[in-house]
Amino acid sequence: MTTPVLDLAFAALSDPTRREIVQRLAKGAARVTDLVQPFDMSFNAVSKHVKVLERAGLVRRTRTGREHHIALDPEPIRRIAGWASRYERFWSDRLDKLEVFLKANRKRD
Amino acid sequence: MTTPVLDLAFAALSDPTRREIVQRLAKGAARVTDLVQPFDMSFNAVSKHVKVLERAGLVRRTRTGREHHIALDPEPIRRIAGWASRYERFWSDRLDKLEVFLKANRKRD
DNA sequence: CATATATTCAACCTGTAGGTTGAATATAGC
DNA sequence: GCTATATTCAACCTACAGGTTGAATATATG
Repeated sequence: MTTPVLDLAFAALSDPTRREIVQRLAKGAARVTDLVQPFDMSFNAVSKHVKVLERAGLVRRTRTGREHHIALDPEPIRRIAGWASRYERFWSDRLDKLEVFLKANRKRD
Repeated sequence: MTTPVLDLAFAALSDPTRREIVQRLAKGAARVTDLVQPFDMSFNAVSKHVKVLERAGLVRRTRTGREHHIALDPEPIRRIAGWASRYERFWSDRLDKLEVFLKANRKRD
């Protein structure tokens, strides 16, 4: 029941619509209404997506009157990058790839 | 219906069990049976998790007899890191954070 | 050959994800 | 004050996720 940061962040970003929203917000904050435009989907659907992003901490909301301004909070993305960087050592490191492969087959010798 | 690389990779990694499996595989390939050990869950459940990782391209399977050797393929993680790095500019860059915040409020002036 | 081991496949269950529609709520503007 | 705008809330639907159990399948081993 912990559903920690990475769980929520990864899950939120697994949806292409939400990644597109994040990308859009990188260019500056926007109202929910502004975010709807590029999508072939109801306002409510986008509103829900924003809520998911908010729950994951990827987005901050500030209310001014009836308008909600949605701003990117890149911290969870940073966490993801941190998590991923543990595997940098493996990326296209052909020696390491070979090693992993050999280790798999060595067991049978 | 495209369900491209990032969709599947992010979704696969949103589950803590699967991230743990990935971490385990970073130390070397393993059979499905070997992967079950740390988890309080049926063999079949773990087998399913492995299948999800495989479908996401995070894992490669080589059959030798009745044993399946599961090896990490870090390429999708690299893709995620690449995606995340677009936002490096924002990470704890307080000037940028301020800018985003101001842009949100400027609209109302 | 008979049995133990490694694995998937298939059916099932419960919960949640992503979408819809139809209110309800609150603020803005004439 | 009335109407338009920005937004959430609530109910609903369908599909899929993550787990279970019980076969089925294929390879090792005495």
